[in-house]
Amino acid sequence: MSARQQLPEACTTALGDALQPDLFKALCDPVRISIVANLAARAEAATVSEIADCCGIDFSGVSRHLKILRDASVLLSQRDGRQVLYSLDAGSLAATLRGIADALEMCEQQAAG
Amino acid sequence: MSARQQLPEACTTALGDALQPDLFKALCDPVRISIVANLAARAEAATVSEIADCCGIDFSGVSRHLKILRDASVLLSQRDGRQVLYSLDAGSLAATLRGIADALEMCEQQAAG
DNA sequence: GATATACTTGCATCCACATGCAAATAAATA
DNA sequence: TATTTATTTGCATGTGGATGCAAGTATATC
Repeated sequence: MSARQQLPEACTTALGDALQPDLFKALCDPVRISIVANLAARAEAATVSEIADCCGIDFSGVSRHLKILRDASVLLSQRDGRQVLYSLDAGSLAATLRGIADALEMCEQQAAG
Repeated sequence: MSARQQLPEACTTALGDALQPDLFKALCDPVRISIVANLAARAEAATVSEIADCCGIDFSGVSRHLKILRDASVLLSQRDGRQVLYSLDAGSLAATLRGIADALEMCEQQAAG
């Protein structure tokens, strides 16, 4: 079996690793999108209550959204006394998205070549 | 009002434009993820029936998934006689993802600076 | 220790969506 | 035109997820 024949499979597995469903699930809700955009515009981390002010839903729901985003490695959290500070890991998310873009184009080239 | 003060708003709007909910909604389903990965591994477009063979669900459901992905500009479709050929617009999707990554890092820099 | 503040979690409800089956549409062929 | 093939769409069902309220947990202050 030549390396050439293995390329398609290597491609799909690379894409399969890159296309993590949890990431897209985390980003497919409009409230979570607005949370990400809001945190991206801040220089510092924000508390749950601060973030909830911009969402229009109960803060308990915001807390759940923040957990989903944190579990998907989109946000970082850190307890500070009574409050919990959430911040956007912009660099990590950007790198993940670029990794998907790279995998897509790698597949395209391998499939065509 | 200085340009410096407008930066945060410009940032959020740039991100708001980049973070299209429809794109993430389209990619948050595991069947649609597998469709994208499958099409990425092919050199040519595929019919609905061909794609359905890899999904494990009824072809009518696959047809709906393909429509969702096409509406989100992830796939291109073209009728060829009785069949409809779907193909992945890998370059476009990669560019969109890189655009989000760029907007994220631009926001981060503006918020910090 | 008691109280207040900040957040998380349990519970019930509601809505969006994925799915399968069947019918409808589009297009080629007999 | 009738029939077959390929895809789409209508309909009903089931499931997952978002939401609000209330209760529970964690931390600080009195």
